[in-house]
Formats: sequence, C-alpha cells, structure tokens
Amino acid sequence: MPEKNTPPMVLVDGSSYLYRAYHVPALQNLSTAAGQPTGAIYGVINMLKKLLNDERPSHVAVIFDAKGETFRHRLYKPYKANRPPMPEALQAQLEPLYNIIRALGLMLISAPGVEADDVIGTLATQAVGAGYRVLVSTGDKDMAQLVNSHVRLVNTMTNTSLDVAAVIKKFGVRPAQIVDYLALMGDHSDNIPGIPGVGPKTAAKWLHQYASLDRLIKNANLIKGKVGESLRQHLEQLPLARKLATIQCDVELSQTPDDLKIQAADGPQLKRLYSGLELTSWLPTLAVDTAAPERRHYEVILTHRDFRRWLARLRQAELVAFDTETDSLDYMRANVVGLAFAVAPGEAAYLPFTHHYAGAPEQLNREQILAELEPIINASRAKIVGHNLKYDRSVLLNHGVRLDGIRHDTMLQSYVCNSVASRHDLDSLCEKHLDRVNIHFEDVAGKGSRQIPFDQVKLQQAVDYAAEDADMTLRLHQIFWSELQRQSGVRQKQLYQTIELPMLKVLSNVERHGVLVDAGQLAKQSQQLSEGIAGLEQRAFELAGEQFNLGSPKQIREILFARQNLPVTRKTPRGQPSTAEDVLQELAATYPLPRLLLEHRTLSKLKSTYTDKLPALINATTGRIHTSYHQAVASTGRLSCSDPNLQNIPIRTSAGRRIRQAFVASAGYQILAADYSQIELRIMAHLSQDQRLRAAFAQGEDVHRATAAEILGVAIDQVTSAQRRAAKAINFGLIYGMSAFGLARQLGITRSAAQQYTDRYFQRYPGVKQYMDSTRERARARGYVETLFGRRLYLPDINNNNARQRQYAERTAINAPMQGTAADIIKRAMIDIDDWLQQQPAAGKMIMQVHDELVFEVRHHHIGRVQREVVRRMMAAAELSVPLVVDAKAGANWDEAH
DNA sequence: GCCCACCCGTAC
DNA sequence: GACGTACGGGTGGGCC
Repeated sequence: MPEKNTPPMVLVDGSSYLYRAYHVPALQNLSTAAGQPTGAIYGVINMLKKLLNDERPSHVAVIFDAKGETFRHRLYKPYKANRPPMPEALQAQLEPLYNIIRALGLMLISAPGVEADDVIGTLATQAVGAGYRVLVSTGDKDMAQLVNSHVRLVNTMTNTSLDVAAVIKKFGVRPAQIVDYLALMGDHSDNIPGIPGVGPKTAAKWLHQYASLDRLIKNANLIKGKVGESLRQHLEQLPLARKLATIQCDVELSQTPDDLKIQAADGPQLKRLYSGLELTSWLPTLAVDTAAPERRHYEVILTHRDFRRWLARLRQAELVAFDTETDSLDYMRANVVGLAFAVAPGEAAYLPFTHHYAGAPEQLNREQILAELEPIINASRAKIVGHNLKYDRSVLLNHGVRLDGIRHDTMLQSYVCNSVASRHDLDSLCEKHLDRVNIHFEDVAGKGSRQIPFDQVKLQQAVDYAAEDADMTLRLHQIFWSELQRQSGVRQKQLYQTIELPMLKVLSNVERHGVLVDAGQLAKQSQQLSEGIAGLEQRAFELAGEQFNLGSPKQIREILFARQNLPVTRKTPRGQPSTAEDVLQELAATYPLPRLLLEHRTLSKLKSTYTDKLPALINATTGRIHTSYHQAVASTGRLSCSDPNLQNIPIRTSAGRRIRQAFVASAGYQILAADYSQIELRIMAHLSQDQRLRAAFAQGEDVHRATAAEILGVAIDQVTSAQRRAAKAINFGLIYGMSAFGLARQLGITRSAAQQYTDRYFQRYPGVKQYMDSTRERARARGYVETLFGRRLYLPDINNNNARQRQYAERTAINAPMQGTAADIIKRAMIDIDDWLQQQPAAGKMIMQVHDELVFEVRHHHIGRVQREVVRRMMAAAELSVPLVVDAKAGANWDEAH
C-alpha cells in the first residue's frame, strides 16, 4: 500500500503544458535580444517549479509527444489530421526546454511512435504496482480514465486535483467509464467524431443508466427521441472511437518507475541555459533549483522506543531545530501540546503529548519526556536553533523546564540581515528564502471562530505542520548563517551574537516577571472618566443642537464644517477636512465646540486604551501584567511591545500621569526608573563630531537652551522659555529629518521664519550640517545606513524617482542611525544589568523598557545599591565622545519615580 | 460576525 | 506633501 505520507511520483504531461504556456498572451512576446522565443520555456518551467514545490515528489517524469505515427494513426487515418503543424516559434523552444528539464535532474521522455498519454498510462500502472502513489499533472480530461485510489490528476494551472470522487463529481461517471464517455462525445481536437447531439450530460446519463458502452449499444433501441435516432445511426463508429480514446497502459518503455527518481540538478549547466536564454530572473533561484533533491522524512514519536531513538539523534546532533506546539498564543498561559525537532534538512519528527480527539492514539507523558529532554535543551553547550525562541522558552518555563541552551534564533537572524523586511515570521521567510509555501497554522487549526486549539488537531496534520516548521527553521538557519559568515556581514554577525541573541533571554525574563498594576485605582479612574465624558457629551450636544457620536471623526466633520461652517484649515491625506488635535486646538481659540471635542478625545482615549484595558490584561495567576516585547519589528532596532503597549503610557498631562500612579511595586519594593538624558542628541553630537554641540554636552549645559542661545544670538541665561521651546522643536526636528515646512507647522510660524531658524542652526553647527549631508550621500551610494554598532537599515527608495518616496527614505536615513544607535546602547545596558541582577535575585527585577528608560522593581533596602549599579552600567554601555548621562529616581509608583 | 482601511492619539 | 519609530481604539464600510 502506498503510504499517504511518502512523497509521490509525478508524471507530467509536458505536451499539454507546452501548448498551454505557448498560448498565454503575456508570454507570447518573450524572447532573447537575438530573437529566440522563450515564452513557452518560461511558462513550462514555472509550472514545473510550482508543481515540484506543491507536491514535493521523489520521482518525476516529464513526457512529451514525439514525432511520428502511432498505432492510433494506423487504426484511423484521419487521427489528428486537422492538427496544424507545430508553430515554428514553439518548435524553436523545444531543445532548450528539454535541456533545462534534464539539467533540473528530471527524467525527460519523448518516445517516437508512442503518445505521451500512453507513456503516462504505462508508467502510472507500473508505478502503482511497485507501491508508488502517483500524481498525473495534466490539463487533459482524457487522463481521468487513469484515476484510481493510487492515482490522482492535478491541474497546476487551476490548482485543482481529481481523485475518484472528484472525477465522479466532475464528469458524472466513474474513471473506468471515462473511455466510454469520451467515445460517445468524440474529440474534436483529435478529429474523432462523436455521436451528433450527445454532449457530456447525455453521455453521463446514458452511462449511468446502462453502466457501459457495450450495454448501451445492446439497448440502443430503447433510447427515445432524436438523440436515440442519432445513436443508432452512428453505432458502428463507437468501438473504434473507444479504442482511440483508450490510453494504452502496456507500451514498451526503456524506463522503469524507479528510474524516475529525481537526480541532482546541474547548477553550472542551468546557469548557462538561463543566461543564454536571458531568463535572468531565475538566476537567483539557482541555489534552490540545485539543492539536493529534497528528502522529507517526518516521523511521529508515540512510543518510548521511538523516543529513545530520537533522543540519541538529538544528543549526537551538533544543532537541533526545535519548536513547541501549544494551546495558546499567550506565553504565560500556554501549555505544551507537542514538540518538533529537526536534526538535518528533511529529517524531522513531531512528539505529541496531549492531542485529544476521538480516535487519538495514546501519547507519551509530557512531564516525564520534558524532564528527559531538559539536559539537551538547557545544555551549556547550546545546540538549539528555533524561530522566536523567546516564546518557546516561556512556554516551557510554564512546565518548569528551562530552555537556555539557545544557539540561534532565525527570527533574529532575519532581523539583523534585513530589518526593513516587513515580516520575519516563519511562513514569510520560507516563501522569501526557501521559495516555498509552508503549511500554515490556519490550514490545520482553522481561523476566526472556527479555530480549534492545536491539541484537537489530528496527529496526521499536526506532524506535517509541526515537523515542517522545525525542518524549515533548520534550513533557514543554514541560509542566514552562511550570509552572516560573509566578510560583508561581519558587523551584523557581531550585533546578532553580542546584542540580539543575549537580549532574547533578557526580554523573556522581563516579560515573565511582569508589572504590578493597581486595578482598583484604575477602576476608580475609569469611573471618573466616564462621568467627565458624559458631561462633555451633554454640553457638546447642546452646542451642536443635536446628538452625535463624539468619537466619530466623520460625524465631527459634518457638525463642524458642514453645519457650523467652521473654516477648514487642513485636510487628511484622503482629502477630508481634518479634525486632528492641532486643527481643533486652533479652532478652539474662536469657537466653543472644538475645545469640548478635544477634552472628550483626551478622556475617552485614557479610558478605552488605558484605564479600561490594563486591568483586563492582568494575569489571573501572577496578578501582574505580562506584555510582549517584539524584538524584530521596528526597522531601526528599537523594541516595540503590545498586549498591552507599555511604551505609550501617558506622561505629559496630569490626567495621564495618574495612570502611571497605578503602576506600583509589590509590598517591600519600590519602582526605580532610570533614563538616558537626551541620548539621541548626544549620539548626533558623537556621530557628527560637531565641536559646538559636543562642547555644550561636555559642559553639562541644557542643550535646548544652548541651541536657542546659539541660533538667536542671545546669552544663555537670557533665553526665554518660548525660545527654548523653539530650539527644542528644532533639535527634535533634526533628529527626525524635518523640513522647514514641518518646523513652521510645529511652531506655528511662517515657513520663511522656520527656514531662517534652520539656516542659522546649520551656520552655528556646521558639523551637524556636514554629517546630515554625508549621511544622505552615503545612503545613496550604498543603499543603506548603519548604527554605531553596525546595525544596518536598507533604504531601497533612496534613489527612487518618486520624490515623495525618495524624501521619505532620506528622512529615515537621517533618523535611523541616531534612533538605532540609542536602541543598541540601551540593549547593551539591559544585557549587562540583567546579568548582574541574576546574581542578586533578592535585590529586584527589571520590569520595563521604554526606548530610553529602564524600569525596575527593587527591594527597599537595596534601592541605593541597585540605583548606583544600574546608572553605572547604563552609562558604560557605550563610549561616546560626549558624556552619556542617566537620570534615576525611585518611588512608590512609576509616576513618583520620575 | 469578521476583516480592514482610515483617522486619531499616546509614547520616545 | 511636508517629522522618525511604534501600538491600538473607534468608526464605518465591505463581505459572508
């Protein structure tokens, strides 16, 4: 019996592919500069590649019709007589196409005197006899006669597949009746006449009624009506038509099924062929094409005997790709449902523990097996490679098992190789780097309301999915690791190994410890906010003269600009009148309603995003909030976090700060907050080496005040608060690559005034000007910018002809080195501090990172020592040519610690 | 009911 | 069009 899990044999109807590709309009003009047509080649090879990727066969033959007469011509002179000869443009593509197929390591068969159909029929029959599962790839419906429980048709173009049931559904007859069905209908393209007036419906109906052509012929007299008459008139042609439609399954061939095993591809030959045909888009895929023919051997581990065998393999392996399957995305609540390992490409296993559904087999004991595995996954000689192992580490800790033997994480590898890539999840990386589409979680577990937890997924599917993920992780590691080995990747490799990999564990510790929030306090605030919101609503309704939804920009727009005819000063990117904060702020000077809307927005934001949301996220077991830090999201190297986002807790307004008061410490502890002062401007001073800016920091001046004094030409102690505010806006604007227009808008001044400010700034700080110019220039020349520690940020649009996109890339080029270097520095500090804190577990824990700030929960009597040590280590995280200043303060809650 | 774009606002 | 990096809430439209 062919195993469902073993790779299939694929028999490709090359001729059917060839004609279809030739007639694709988009491919018809494809040719080399010298005029060699290549469209059909391109189309056929693409379809083949897709087929190989989709079906992953172990054996393949691509079969073409050869020249010359066949037995069908001898039986029936007019056979295929109305076929025009092969067009010259197609003829010319045959030899190169054959050569590529052979170079790909695939068996090519073109046997004179035998039609492709008969070759396929014969091979399929022999292969099934030898125990293979066979897929016939074709668009030709005649082949449906070959279908049985071991043979399926696949249509690569339409992505459909026909098994016995599908044949019955599609044609209304069983595969064995297809020949009779075809004989009744005839085949115009082969010039075989059918019974006039008989189409698919009638043919199927008759065969349903009489089971076979023979019995139909015997009962032809019983058929009524015009078609019955027609049948009786053409009865004598049916046996011949049947013979012509029957695929021969016993022709003489020089190949046996075993000969069709995929061979190693000939890389150099493929390269020559692709280059010669100017199919340059395929050159980058050569690595995939020429990879050793894929072996896939995925096992399920259900017995102790199998487990022992795999344990030995895991012990022996230099690297083990590892993945946990769980019942939840919440890393604090998730339970391990099963584990997947890969020890070599294609060699993977899934070890299920707790799959339960009707008929699920007995599985090994989770706790016992995890205990036996711990020496491997927690070994000091780390050998575990995984994808986003922070999650797996956490989940295993839920079972008391440590996963600290982490050697590599492919998500972090992808991130350091190219942080700009939009996504670094396993599925995306497989598509991008392995040129393959994985089984997605949704494919096995469903999505939305229909999603089932992984422990209810059938083992068969779970093995395919989980083992594949481990397998792919190992393969991705090989790709990324060789990229990082290259000379050009030396700094990224350093960054990966000394910053990103160690950060994984630090963040895991921070996440798992969590943050204590006072739910009672927040509930009280929610209540007060509700009252405030209700009051504002009432007053707004009175002013508007009608009720409306204050939370709907669309309705606000209607009330303000249509009903009350307030002036439109700014529009949204979609051309709608903007109701954004600064616009309402301006209108509030003249009209009463905008002020109410602003206050309403502030209050409802605080309520919905913070005071309502945070208590809902408290973990029932720990009583604390456990956020998720994302280490591979922000393109500059910063962290981000979600569920909840603790990096945007309000601070600027007093109502907002009350939320910070709810971030508290447990009994006997205090909150300690330590933040870098002006770190990005200091980095700008360091990177630009501007003398005046460096001097300001060296002398410990208030940098915004100093900037104001410089550009306004006043003494430093004469700077007014408005002047300082303007200088601060300029300083921030510089970091963000802001234009004079943006500065003008920010400060509410004219564009020319803003231009004067920036001109004056660059006059006084020429080093900064030079640095900005050279950064843009280098970005244009190299296509990327980098941080002090070698983190690279690619800027594909830096030379884009579209001014908008190009300017956007230029602003990123200015901002990324500063923002990114700051991110590198605080990460270095976190690693160092975490290391130190691990040695004094009683002193306290790191609980949050907010870009330039670290927050700790520290035992009372350790505060002084921890504060000194934290500040010292943060300052020592980088050696800049200006001082790195850290402010720190302890308090009963996060607000007090500022 | 689910998904997504849009607008807006919070942080650094 | 015009200031970088994030996350997320509410609305409202489209889709099933």
